[in-house]
Amino acid sequence: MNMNAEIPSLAKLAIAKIIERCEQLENNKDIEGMYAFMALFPRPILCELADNELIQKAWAQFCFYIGNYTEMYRTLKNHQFSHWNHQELQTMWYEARYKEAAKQRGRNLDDAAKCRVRKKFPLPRTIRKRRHVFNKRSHPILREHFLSVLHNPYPDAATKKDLADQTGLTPMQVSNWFNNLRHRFFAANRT
DNA sequence: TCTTATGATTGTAG
DNA sequence: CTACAATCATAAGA
Repeated sequence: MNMNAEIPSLAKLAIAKIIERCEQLENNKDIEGMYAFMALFPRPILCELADNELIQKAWAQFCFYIGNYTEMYRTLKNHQFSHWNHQELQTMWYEARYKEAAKQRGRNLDDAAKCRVRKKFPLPRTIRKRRHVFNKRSHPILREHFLSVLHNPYPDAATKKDLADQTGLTPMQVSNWFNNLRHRFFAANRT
């Protein structure tokens, strides 16, 4: 069976290995190890091939560490990062900008100067929160359920799971949706 | 470009 | 953990 499966190319194998290694280092919080590992790559070519957030993040951290800010900015701009990485990457983005500005003017920046730097170099969209739109068919399903149980619009865990399956959303997204709608619906009905 | 609608997050309380 | 209010950020609409 699986006659169509390609024999993994050397590159794919290599990338898989790299991702695996990065995961280990990340899990162990072995930052030094991560830098050492990243230093094995003279260029970010493998990172381009590996559409993997962990790799991109590790690469950006390494670039920050060695002071290759241009490459770091490029990496941050060219990959969409998940929200749980945003804080860390935003800090890194600004820190790099501060360092560059400080070097250019030959002394440390005060708060006002830092503020100017932040204004001048706004965070790229890739490391900021993004609102994503539900599939069109999700809304009618959720609304119908909400209206049908208006007397008790608090779905239990099983119902949430059921709705999540029907809509293709996560249970958390279903919860959020109900939270938001209850809030907005009942707020609108007060006065 | 400005406004609105809406998904997600944060902080609080239970 | 959950529900909730308040708020943020932004996709879509005007």
